[in-house]
Amino acid sequence: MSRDQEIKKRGSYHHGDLRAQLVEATRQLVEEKGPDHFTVSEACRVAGVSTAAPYKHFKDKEELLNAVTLEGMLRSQKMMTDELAKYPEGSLDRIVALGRVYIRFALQEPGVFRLIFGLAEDHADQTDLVAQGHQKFGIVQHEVASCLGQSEVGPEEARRAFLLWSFVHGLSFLLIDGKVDKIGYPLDQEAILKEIAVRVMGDMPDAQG
Amino acid sequence: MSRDQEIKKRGSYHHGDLRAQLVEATRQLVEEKGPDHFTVSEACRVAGVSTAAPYKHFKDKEELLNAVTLEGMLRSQKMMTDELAKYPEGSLDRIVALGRVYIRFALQEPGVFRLIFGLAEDHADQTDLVAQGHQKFGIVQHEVASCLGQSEVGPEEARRAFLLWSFVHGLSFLLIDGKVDKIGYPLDQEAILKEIAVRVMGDMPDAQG
DNA sequence: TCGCAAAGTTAGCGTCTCTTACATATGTTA
DNA sequence: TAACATATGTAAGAGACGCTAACTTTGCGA
Repeated sequence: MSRDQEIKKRGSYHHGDLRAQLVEATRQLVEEKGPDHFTVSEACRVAGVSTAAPYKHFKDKEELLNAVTLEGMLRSQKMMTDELAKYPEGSLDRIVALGRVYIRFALQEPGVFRLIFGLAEDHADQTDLVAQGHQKFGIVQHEVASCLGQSEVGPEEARRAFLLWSFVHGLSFLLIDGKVDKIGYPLDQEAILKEIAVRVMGDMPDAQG
Repeated sequence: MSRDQEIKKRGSYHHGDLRAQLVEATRQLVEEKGPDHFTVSEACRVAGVSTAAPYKHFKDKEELLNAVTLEGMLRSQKMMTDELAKYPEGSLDRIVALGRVYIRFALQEPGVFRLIFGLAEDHADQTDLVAQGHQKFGIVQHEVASCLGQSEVGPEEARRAFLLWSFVHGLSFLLIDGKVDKIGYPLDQEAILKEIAVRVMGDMPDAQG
């Protein structure tokens, strides 16, 4: 019994839920081979359908990838909110937790992570993706405001949230690119996250140098 | 007179310097259409040669792209060292300058910037690219050590350099992805860079929240 | 039960990467 | 200066891929 037959609903001409299975196959392949080496044909092979089948569900390759991207964003956001629930409102631990989850997702699903950010040029006109990204950043802003004892997000809170985001975003990329090895010294991820949070949320130190 | 003839050495069967012209054509196309929409065929059209010609100079598409990547790294590094020369040794301004140039390059050549980092999986076995990346980070480490009054780079200096790198790296990506607009407030790039430098190079503030 | 819409298939077009075989220019050497 | 080796181009084509058109099967509602 081949892999095709395992996945495809046995004996039926129609497929069950091809759309979902294609998205899942795509996600797997993106992780296995990287977002830029993914082919629709191969996803078809995995799902056990002809190469024309996807086009009943997706306009083109990009739309299929965008579906994977959106699912990834939702997974990532769920991870964030789940993790947040473990810590008391307004604590610095919540900020650290957000960063930890952001990085965990990048390491768990580097392919999808790259899909979400690395190809972001293509997302500009995808309103659903843009909205999702905006919403996620809203969570960070809210946490920063809470942590600073503010009920609303003002310019100062937005700026600090953005600093945190930049930090963790860059750290994620450097981690999945394996650049961290090049530092020459071991790196304690949890300590780094804590340090970032403290440095960004704390008062400005005096300039030196 | 067609574009092909302008570029190709007029009247000659051989091409002058096809290798360099292909790299330049590739760079242009990567900027125009993004690294993932670049095709070798189109670079051939731009250079005015047959689609088989590149394979006399490059093993495959990836090797051509790697040449563009390496050139980009060298340009970026030159920008950094040039900018560094403007500020006194050991000053915080040098740290800020490094970040400014890093971001400037990302904004000037977002396609190549993505090539350098976004596809870094493929660079793992390209020793020249890896060495270049390592060297660039060495510059940052050296500056951090100078700024902290150290003559050698120890774990503390390496860690702070890495923090700075993460920050600026993330900021660059968010900028070229247009995510900055989503903050909802205007962003003073120069002020942000300065703030990052001070927060990372200064003493740790007390934790709050 | 009939007919239609949904969701598959097969066949095939155009483009892309890369290979093979061949043609042409250039420099060196006798 | 003739001839050859080498470098560098072309032409033709195999094989994969993205996508479309036209056909077929299936489930469902009138």
